[in-house]
Amino acid sequence: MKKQASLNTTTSCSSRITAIKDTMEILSGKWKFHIIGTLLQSDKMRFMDLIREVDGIGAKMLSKELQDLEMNHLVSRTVLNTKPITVEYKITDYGKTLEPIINEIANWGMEYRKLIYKAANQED
Amino acid sequence: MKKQASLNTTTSCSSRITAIKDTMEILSGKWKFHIIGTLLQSDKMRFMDLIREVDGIGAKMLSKELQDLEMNHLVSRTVLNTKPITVEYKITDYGKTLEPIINEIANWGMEYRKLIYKAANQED
DNA sequence: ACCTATAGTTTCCTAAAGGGAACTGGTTTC
DNA sequence: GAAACCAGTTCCCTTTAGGAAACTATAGGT
Repeated sequence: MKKQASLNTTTSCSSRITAIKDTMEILSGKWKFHIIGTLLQSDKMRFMDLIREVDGIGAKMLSKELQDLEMNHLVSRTVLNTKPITVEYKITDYGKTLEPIINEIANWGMEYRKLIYKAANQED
Repeated sequence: MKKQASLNTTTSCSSRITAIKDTMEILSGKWKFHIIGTLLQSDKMRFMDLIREVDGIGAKMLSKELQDLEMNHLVSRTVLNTKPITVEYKITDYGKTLEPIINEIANWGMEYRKLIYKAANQED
């Protein structure tokens, strides 16, 4: 008789797995956290501001990532009727609910650095 | 005069950005969360158990992801001296510190589903 | 006239991620 | 002796992600 999966087949489990997949897909790619993190700090930003703040990103990537975020209602996009056209990007209230996740991830990463540093020193 | 970045250039900010990059690199790929989540539930698992529990993963990917996780001290690997060789994978204490992150991500994803569902019903 | 700025899009390319299938090599079971 | 189970590895292939450079069109500055 073949062995079968048992742990991850309960409904509570598979909905958890789906939830994680959903979240990670929404936040997928090299730049999403970076962009959201930047918008969380500053409330309003224009396209060119983001190009300058998000270190290393190019116009194509920024444009694409912002479209993704807008589609998922995490970021709002407002075209202003100014002389050279300007566009305002803001994080939505919904987008702000990501802050706890981002904080957890940032904190974990900082603890990680500390541990690596400690381990490296103990080896000497 | 050229405009310059200002927000993300403070030291506290750039170390936060680095921390997020670190964490996401350690947890990168399609399967890491899935594997860690499974190991968090069950403490000890063998290679073939994981193949069965982590839905859709192949031997090559599982092997590679487990090596990554072991390198980062999130998972331990113990070869048992049994007749057909068996290997025991366990999450480390350090790996368990990821639980809050995973919980946040899972919870956010479940709230997301609820909102999408609500929005879809209101449109009718 | 020419440079800069605005917000992108388009084209073309490379690098990285992911996956299927076969294979290793040992052991146990039928 | 053939088949199956364990824990992988190797080879080859496809798909996706990411990025650089050029280009759209409009307007203000020097």
